[in-house]
Amino acid sequence: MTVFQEAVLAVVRLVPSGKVVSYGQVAAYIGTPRAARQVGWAMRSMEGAPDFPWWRVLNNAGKITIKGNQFNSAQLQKELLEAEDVAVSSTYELDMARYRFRADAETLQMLKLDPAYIDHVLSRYSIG
DNA sequence: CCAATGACCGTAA
DNA sequence: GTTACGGCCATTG
Repeated sequence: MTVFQEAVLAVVRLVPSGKVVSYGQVAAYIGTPRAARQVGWAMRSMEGAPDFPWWRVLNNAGKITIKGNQFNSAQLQKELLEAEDVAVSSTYELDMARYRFRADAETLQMLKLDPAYIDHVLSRYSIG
């Protein structure tokens, strides 16, 4: 378990039931806003981690783009989201404006991020 | 050290 | 709405 993986784990665990985040968003909350792909990599390597709601993470367009393996699949992710009252279409898409999780300033400060950077992140994933 | 890979993102036309 | 392209950065061979 690397530092990066633990950071991903910590952020994903902040997402409450019924809410979702994008890979880029998770990367931004970690402090490496351009490392969206690594988030996907990290999750793939943590398929069995406890208390790890991996299904609440999808791409910025609100689409499930998981490749799928013996443990996880797009179909399973869809079912897990629907179990939390998140509407997912047959094409594995959902309304990000409605379901996106937004960390508040306090949460971001808890992650030990630079104040100026937090400002930037908040403006990027703010309401509206 | 260098090259390749990838559950992605943002911009541009 | 679409496709194309460059960039991103951790990990692996």
